[in-house]
Amino acid sequence: MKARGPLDPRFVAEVRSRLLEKWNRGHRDLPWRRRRDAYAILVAEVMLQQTRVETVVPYYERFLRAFPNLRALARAPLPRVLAAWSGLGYYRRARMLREAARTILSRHGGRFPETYEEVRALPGVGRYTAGALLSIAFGKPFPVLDGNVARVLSRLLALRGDPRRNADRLWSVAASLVPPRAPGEFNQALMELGALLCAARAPRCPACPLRTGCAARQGGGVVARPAKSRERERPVRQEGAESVNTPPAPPFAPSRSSRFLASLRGSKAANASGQPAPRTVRAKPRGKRRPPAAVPVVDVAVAAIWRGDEYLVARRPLRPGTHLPGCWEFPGGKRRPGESARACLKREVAEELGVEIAVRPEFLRLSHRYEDRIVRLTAHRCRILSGVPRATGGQDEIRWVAVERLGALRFPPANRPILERLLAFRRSRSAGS
DNA sequence: TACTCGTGGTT
DNA sequence: TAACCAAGAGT
Repeated sequence: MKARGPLDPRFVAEVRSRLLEKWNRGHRDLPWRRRRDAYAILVAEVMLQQTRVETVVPYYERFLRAFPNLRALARAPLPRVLAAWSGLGYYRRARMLREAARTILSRHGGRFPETYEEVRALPGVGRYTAGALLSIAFGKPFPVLDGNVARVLSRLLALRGDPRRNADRLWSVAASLVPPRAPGEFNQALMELGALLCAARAPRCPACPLRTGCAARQGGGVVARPAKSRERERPVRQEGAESVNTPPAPPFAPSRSSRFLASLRGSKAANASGQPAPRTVRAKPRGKRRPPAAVPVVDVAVAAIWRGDEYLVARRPLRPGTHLPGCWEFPGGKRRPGESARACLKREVAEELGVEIAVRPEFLRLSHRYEDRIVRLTAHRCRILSGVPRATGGQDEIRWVAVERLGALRFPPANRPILERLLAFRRSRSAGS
């Protein structure tokens, strides 16, 4: 192993103060940031593992309402915990979180452990979560290294290679950076920087408090970092191959102050050519063409929104003159030109039912020939993310209906295969368990 | 070490 | 559209 020298203390001090200053000027108001008790932080950190902040928020609030404290969670039957977790993914996390709560009750008498070894020993608590917990809930200077921090530090120090191989180095850098005071704020500031400014694809370098000390920015390899685990085989252009790595943000005049942090870090920061990189012009991959049809073809997206064993269906108005009056159907509608099925469903369901949904992968695609047109439909399973469905789009009525009773309702012919598929889901599920 | 676990969003 | 990515952990 190479003995890399420790970071310059002045560099460390500068990074700390700039990050904390930024944090104190303002940060996102997230529900778990409103409390400091270890239980709430633990729940948040586990939910946040490999899961976006925006996804976690509604689950977090519901979960804490259902299980407001350690005891409530430890005592809760596992199926209830899993139900509250349903839709978040990585369900092992839910089991381990409950197990951790039980461990704290049995092994620590209900008092949250405060040493690294004890916290780390809890089920589902790895190096990251232990560091987050100890720094945020208990104000202890342990580092965190998540995807955000790895990216920020890789860029800040212009590390080469796969961040996974650099993990040791990154952990040690993170450890040198955490300040003894306000380590929790510092760690969150570092992650928030990675989430909001030092983003993977479109970094907002001009707004970054560390920009003048960022080696990648001075070397021009910001978006190229961190390197991917496996370099893609890409046709390499003869000239200007490097230009691919140029940040998409407009080039900035090299600032006078950029020498400040760079000198502390000891970067040699070779001066990049002052020329803006030539833009790569890509041929548009468009050009799909549909064969001329005797009758119009209509693209339709259908949402099978489920809750337990029930699906949400709506009834078309009885008013004569409407197409298929009084027929039941799944929510959805016509796709607009160029609109993805996913976007279409989110839009249609918001309009028709006033709720926000998550669209899961397509489970059925078919076309149905009516007399006057051909309907091509794609069906997705969907879940409600927020809101309570109401008939806001002119339907006669909406209803949650158990799968096996769907058959009793009158559906348009094109929807029949959907019913069959949903019934098949149900059968395979009950047979599987 | 490298794989698996879920789901939603992004490009 | 397909691949990649997201406040990782366990095996």
